[in-house]
Amino acid sequence: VTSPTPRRGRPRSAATDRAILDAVRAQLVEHGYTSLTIEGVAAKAGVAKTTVYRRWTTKADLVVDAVVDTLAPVFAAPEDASPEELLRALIDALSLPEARTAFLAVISEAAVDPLVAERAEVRLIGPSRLLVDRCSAKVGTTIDGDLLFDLVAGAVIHRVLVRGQQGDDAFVTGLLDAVSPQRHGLAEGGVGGS
Amino acid sequence: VTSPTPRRGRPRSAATDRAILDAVRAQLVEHGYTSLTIEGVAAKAGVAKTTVYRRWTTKADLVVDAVVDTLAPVFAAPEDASPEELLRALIDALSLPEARTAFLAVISEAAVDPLVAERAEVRLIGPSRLLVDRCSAKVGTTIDGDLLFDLVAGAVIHRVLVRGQQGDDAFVTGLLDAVSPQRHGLAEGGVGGS
Amino acid sequence: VTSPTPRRGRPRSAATDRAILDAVRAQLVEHGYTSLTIEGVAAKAGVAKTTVYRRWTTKADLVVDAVVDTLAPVFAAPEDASPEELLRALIDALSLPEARTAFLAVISEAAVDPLVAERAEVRLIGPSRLLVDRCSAKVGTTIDGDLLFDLVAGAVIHRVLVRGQQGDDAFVTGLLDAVSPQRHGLAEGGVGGS
Amino acid sequence: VTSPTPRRGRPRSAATDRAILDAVRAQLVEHGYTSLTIEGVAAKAGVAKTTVYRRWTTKADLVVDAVVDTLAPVFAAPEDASPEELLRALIDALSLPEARTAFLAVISEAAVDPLVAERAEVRLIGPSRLLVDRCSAKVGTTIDGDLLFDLVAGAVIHRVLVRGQQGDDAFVTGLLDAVSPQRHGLAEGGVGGS
DNA sequence: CTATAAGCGAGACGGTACGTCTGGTCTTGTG
DNA sequence: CACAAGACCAGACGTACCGTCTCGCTTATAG
Repeated sequence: VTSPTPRRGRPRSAATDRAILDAVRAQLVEHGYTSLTIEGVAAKAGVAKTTVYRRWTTKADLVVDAVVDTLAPVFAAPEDASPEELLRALIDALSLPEARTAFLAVISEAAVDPLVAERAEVRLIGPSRLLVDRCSAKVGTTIDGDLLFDLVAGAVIHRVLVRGQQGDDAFVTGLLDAVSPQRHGLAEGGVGGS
Repeated sequence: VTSPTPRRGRPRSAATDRAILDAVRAQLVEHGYTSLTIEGVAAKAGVAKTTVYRRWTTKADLVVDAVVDTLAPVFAAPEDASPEELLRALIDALSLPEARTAFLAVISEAAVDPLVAERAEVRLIGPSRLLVDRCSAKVGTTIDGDLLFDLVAGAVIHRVLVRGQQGDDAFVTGLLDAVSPQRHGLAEGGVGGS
Repeated sequence: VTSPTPRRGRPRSAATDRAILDAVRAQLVEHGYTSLTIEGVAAKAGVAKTTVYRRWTTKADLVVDAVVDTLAPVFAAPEDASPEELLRALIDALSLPEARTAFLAVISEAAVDPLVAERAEVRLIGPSRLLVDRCSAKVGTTIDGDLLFDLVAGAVIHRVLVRGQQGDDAFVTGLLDAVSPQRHGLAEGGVGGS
Repeated sequence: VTSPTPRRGRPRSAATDRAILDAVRAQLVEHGYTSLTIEGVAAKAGVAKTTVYRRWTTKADLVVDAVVDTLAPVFAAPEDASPEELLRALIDALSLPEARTAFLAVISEAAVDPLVAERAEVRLIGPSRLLVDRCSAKVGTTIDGDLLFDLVAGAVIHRVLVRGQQGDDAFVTGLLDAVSPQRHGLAEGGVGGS
């Protein structure tokens, strides 16, 4: 299918796109969200400020895209992944150094700017929910979906982002165990699950 | 106990302190953390910039204090509070409009600035943990303390701050139920009784 | 005479030339030299920036051409014109609204940029000098040519451009009278006028 | 007399004023009016941009002040100066290298911006007129004051600024001679011309 | 009729400067 | 000393133009 708009003028460079997003991630890791500067990003990317502003209107927009760019493949867990694998994917995504500051900062902005809120919802919260939903389907928990999302994603965020601790295997197992229906009944009554 | 150093010269005005912190909260609600400006705070408080800088060195510091200032009484749940009440206290604390942006933004900063991290740990994370610990003691859960903290605080943060949803009674009940040892035992054995 | 090189490819549009120069004059009158932008000219002329740059390398160049374009016919006084008519031609040329800012600005630039100086000399100063010389030949003044040029052109420029006043008939008569040899002799000896 | 307003806050530094105006003059000579940059001036003066903007709102304003600053002493010819000395003062004032671009550029701007026009009138045109008037009073010319102003100031401007030529003694003598009442009386008396 | 060459509009691009806003610091005076 | 006021250096903001560069398309002449 051909592009509906023949697009006049010189086309935008894909290489430039990449350079900018890379620079954003570097600056995020190095300086954090607050101290991240469009000027600095442009400089690091070897690009004019205008070129950045031509593509993104807001620092938040830019950061969301930069983070999603690396998160996306991590979110894309294989079809037949086990609950452990799915949870691990989520943890790995949020454990990326650039995600650390970025994620919380963006959410913080979202509390005040509805445009950021929408973008965050679509590109960050949504995919996370998908992962958790796939996970819960496999586990077969009795807990309500919404609450489950808060429990699982919340635990991960709290552990990894808020407390800055590692989400190791023990954490994964414990978390899954905590939301599994067979949790104690099983262990005590020996009935056994699936 | 009197201050060991009688501190010569004109004493700092307590009214000024209050005016500044009030201004910070107002700006937080109105503009969010990123757009909050010391300059703006000073103006709104009817105070010189110097006066603000004399007391707080960092925007993060200032915000933490402003938020803790309103959070503290909420955190101080009565000795004999029930788990529900304790959880509600935590939710209410984080549901304050000024806490919305502030909390996440500060944590985001903490990821990059160790001084902020420490202050956040002492004044925000710590008290939260206390609440959750008191809560778990009453519930008598079998879940490991660390994980429990992530589960409970995480769920609340995710629900209230990340998703911006209400933490109503159903949520409180569901959450407590999810981490209670009797959860399924109950359902299976029919013994029940909270 | 045809161009020696028949120049292949699509020829430049004369209409485009006109549109650009018209736009330049309009912008000059409206915004002055300093605030005139190539971007704005191109926009007003409904032309791509490239098209302007293909013809003129410098803002000064462009402006000189635009002004000369309207000045030329005014400079071209008939062979047998009287001194009054010649002077009037000069005044009329410089009184054109677009000449107001342009002339002085270009001269100001010339003080610093030799290329502009040359162009100004050839296309602005030179023709003026011609007019004044023709004028003095008819009047038969005894004043040195160089000084006369400064006196006459200077007076016109000062009156019209610097002070922004009208160069009316009284001014023309007075000026001619001041540089005429018979000036006072006349008045005293009663010999008679022009 | 003490300042009526006790002026609170830190007072402006006079040294900074001087540094800025010096920088302006340097930039004028080096780059001309058009290429003069507030950013560049601030840099050369070793001063923050804000500090410049706090004192002058417009590039034209700044340049007028910078030029007047050096012109003023030149304009202040002694009470008992001869016409030659007065004229020389005017020529010297306009011959200052920084005056070259600045004067014409400011007048060019004045054609479009009334605020600049007023400032130019008060601080540049006015003082010049004074000089010429004092001159004509001594010479006792019969030429109308307005025309005389155009003739004398115009000739100087044309010679020095427009044509960029030196205003030497011969020029001064010739100019004075041309506007003196005795000019041709002499010539008629049989003495002969220059 | 096709090839070649330039003109042309559109818009991306690296830059520079704009004029403004804040961050922190400092220097005044007054209380 | 605290405090208000405001100057000051520093530097990022988002915008406007600069002059250059691709694009795709049009319009001419040359073979």
